[in-house]
Amino acid sequence: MRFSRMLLPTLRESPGDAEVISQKLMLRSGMIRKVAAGIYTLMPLGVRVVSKVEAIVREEMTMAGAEEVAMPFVIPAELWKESGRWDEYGKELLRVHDRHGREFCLGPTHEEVITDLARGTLRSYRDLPKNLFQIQSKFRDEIRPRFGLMRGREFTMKDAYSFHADDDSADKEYQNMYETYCRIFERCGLSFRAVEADTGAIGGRFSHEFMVLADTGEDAVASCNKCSYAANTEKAQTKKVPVSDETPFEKSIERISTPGKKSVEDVSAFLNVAPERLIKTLIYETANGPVAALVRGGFELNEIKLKQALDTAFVRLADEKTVKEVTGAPSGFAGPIGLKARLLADFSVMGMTGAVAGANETDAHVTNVSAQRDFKAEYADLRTVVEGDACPKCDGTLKIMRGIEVGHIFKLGTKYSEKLGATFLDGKGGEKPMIMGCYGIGIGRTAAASIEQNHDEAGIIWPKPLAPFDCEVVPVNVKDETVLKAGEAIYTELTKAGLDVLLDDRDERAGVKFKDADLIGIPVRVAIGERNLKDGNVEIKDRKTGVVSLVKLSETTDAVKRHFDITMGRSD
RNA sequence: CGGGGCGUGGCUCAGUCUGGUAGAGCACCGCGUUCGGGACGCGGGGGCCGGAGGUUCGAAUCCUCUCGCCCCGACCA
Repeated sequence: MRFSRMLLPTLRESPGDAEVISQKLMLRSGMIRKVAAGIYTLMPLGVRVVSKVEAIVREEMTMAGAEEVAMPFVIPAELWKESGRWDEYGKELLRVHDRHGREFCLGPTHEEVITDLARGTLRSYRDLPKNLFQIQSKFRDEIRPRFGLMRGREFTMKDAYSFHADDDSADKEYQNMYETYCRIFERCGLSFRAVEADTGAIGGRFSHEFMVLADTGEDAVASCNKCSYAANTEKAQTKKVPVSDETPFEKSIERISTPGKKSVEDVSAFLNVAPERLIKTLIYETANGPVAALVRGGFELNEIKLKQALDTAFVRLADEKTVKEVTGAPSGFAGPIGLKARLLADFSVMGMTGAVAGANETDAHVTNVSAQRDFKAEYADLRTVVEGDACPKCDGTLKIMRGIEVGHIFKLGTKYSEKLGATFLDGKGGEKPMIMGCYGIGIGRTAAASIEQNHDEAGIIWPKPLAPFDCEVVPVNVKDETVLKAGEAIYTELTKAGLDVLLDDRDERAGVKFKDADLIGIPVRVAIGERNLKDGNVEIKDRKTGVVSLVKLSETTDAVKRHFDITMGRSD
């Protein structure tokens, strides 16, 4: 491809609203343009990269035994009402009406449509298992779209769904997809981790997220420094600290005045006690009325865990009014003792003695509280793990890293097949719901994650498998006939050799071309300049290492090819 | 949805407080010089100052409403 013919508007500065590196570099390198909040046009260079990711995904999915389908983007409301998600999914689901007033939604995910297909086409255990995937646009009306392709409202996703006659088969496919995902992200040249995850709105029984490790990631991942345990902090657990049941705590509860001291920091500073000696009491509204959740000072309550402990779909921090009703005091003075609400407490509270808690009275706390002696709570794992917590699986400790979720696999079970009546006849003529799995990959997000991981001051450094071109040929001065001719010749030869080549044939100064080349991040650059050409040489530069070498003009193609042979394994 | 901020040539921004009829740098067009790391000179083109209403002799500037975008929070594969 010739640079002069491409729509490749590189920017010297990035638009002011760009936040993260990948977004800035995608904008600057002419890959994307914003159309509306969270909605982008992919320009030619962007299409090239995304196509590379898609090709890898398509290839690996097919090799893993899945088949490609294409489902509609506009979905009738009936299907979503059947699954119950029309009411559950919330505002993220963009609902529209057609000219007859019929209700539709823009598909944010396709369990309903695929399950509808399955119930219409799969009848017998002999038809199973099946794994069907598509690569398609999704729409989720995110509250706050941001970071360019990383968290858009419209985005491209590969989603696959599998159907099985029994758990064993479903588990095997889950494992198969797990391995396939590892191969996909390895081939994309990404440094990633598979972690245990919460299933969220998709539902299901267990799931893994594939996290690309990057400081700008929106998710936090806890991983053990000794064993293979790794989990999203939404879900990550730690060991229970055993309660020492030796000497019973003797001191009796004392009420102390703490005017205006509400937060853990305030109270601990005011009373001069460590935050770890405080019991934090949070009042939540839930589907089944208000609940008090206790956690040790310094820890953070995890709402996802709270939801699970309560087995409810809805929890929300109570507003001031509710807090007053429940505790009899303004927020900041809630405590477990004498509270007339269901009490849940994190394991970190279980062994606390001589602790400080709210007195359920304005401007007052109580001290010398003993968890075992002074109140009765249901204990559960309710807090978010922190750096240095004990690994739940071995004697190692957890460290916290940031990650970008690029893939997510779920074992769904029969949630959708039961609701939509996707059943099959087993060998004995009995009717059973199919067991399902669901496997997603964010295509654009994967490309963005790759940039987060591979860039420097000058621009993007594409790993070879995702690069929009393999090689860029730069005739330094196109007004010099010999230089231009040599450039054209090399371009033709490399193309014939099977490489995807970009020829920068623009009449621009060398500096401009080099800056653009670095920004765009094509792995290998061949520069042809007057001086080197006089000696029969051209210059080859590796974008990643920055290593520059001079080779004979006649050996250019071999030299470039060698560049690929050495490093272009399946894993790079 | 709550709090804050911003909308001025394609991009980055100044001008707004203290109303007087629109600027800079980059980008673009022409000519010349230059030509291996975002050149220079000269000459040009391009802006209903997000939109609507109001105040005023006069509004980018003041007031009201509205739309869009961004940040923090709540929320979320």
